[in-house]
Amino acid sequence: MYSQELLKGTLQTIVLSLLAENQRMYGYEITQHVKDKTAGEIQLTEGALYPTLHKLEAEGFLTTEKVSIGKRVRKYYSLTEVGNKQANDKVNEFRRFSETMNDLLNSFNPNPELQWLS
Amino acid sequence: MYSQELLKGTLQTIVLSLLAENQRMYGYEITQHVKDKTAGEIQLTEGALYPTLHKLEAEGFLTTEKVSIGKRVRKYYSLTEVGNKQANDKVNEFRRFSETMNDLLNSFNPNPELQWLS
DNA sequence: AATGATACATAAAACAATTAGGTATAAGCG
DNA sequence: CGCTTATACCTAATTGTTTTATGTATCATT
Repeated sequence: MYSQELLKGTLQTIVLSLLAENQRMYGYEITQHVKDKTAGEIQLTEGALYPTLHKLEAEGFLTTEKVSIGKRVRKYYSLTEVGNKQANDKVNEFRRFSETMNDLLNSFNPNPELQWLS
Repeated sequence: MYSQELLKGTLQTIVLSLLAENQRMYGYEITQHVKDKTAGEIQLTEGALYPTLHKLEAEGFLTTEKVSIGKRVRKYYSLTEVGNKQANDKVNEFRRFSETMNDLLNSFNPNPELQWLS
């Protein structure tokens, strides 16, 4: 697990990119997906996730549909057209950002695993 | 300029890594250094920087010395031994984090610039 | 019957960063 | 000389996100 502070500001990006990949997901599924794909290194808390989903919906990036599973109601989220564009923008921005940061940090103690590049 | 939200949680890492690289820097110098090295893409605000420097000092990661430049007083910050270790830890953590994030985001719309890798 | 997993949600508190302000010296320019 | 920009420090109020804590309820397993 990373110190959670690094995660700040990346939650929307994560959610949008997963939805771009999977078309339709529900909240709990998103948390599990992230946990699995990152070997538990990133764990979304529900207290952060649900408000974010609601916000993205209110902003027009997501739409919802409720599906009954037995007596439970699952709430599926999908990207709108604008949301799809937003997903692209956010993912690209993160990539650019992480490159910039890594350049900045590489001046000091270059990553041993990248030594062979130079 | 990136949307500032991505910067959240990285400020300490940036400050610590620059000090590991330069031995001795003052606040204003740090802001300029970051701005120059990132072509203006990352700009630290003073309202965020100074409290962070004070906090890192209070936590024992930094020491200060005041130097008079004419009538002005510059406050130089240096890493303590613990601070040096912390710099390493923080930088490594960021690197691991950005790798994890990029893996997570790469499932969707893999970065065209990395296509040749696969 | 109890526990853990699934599945949604909100509200109070904590925390970091932005915004906006304050002080002061030094340098450059018309 | 006066104005503006750059240098250089700082803090306080507000904003915004996340954590922590809590609540509800179904379903599966032991």
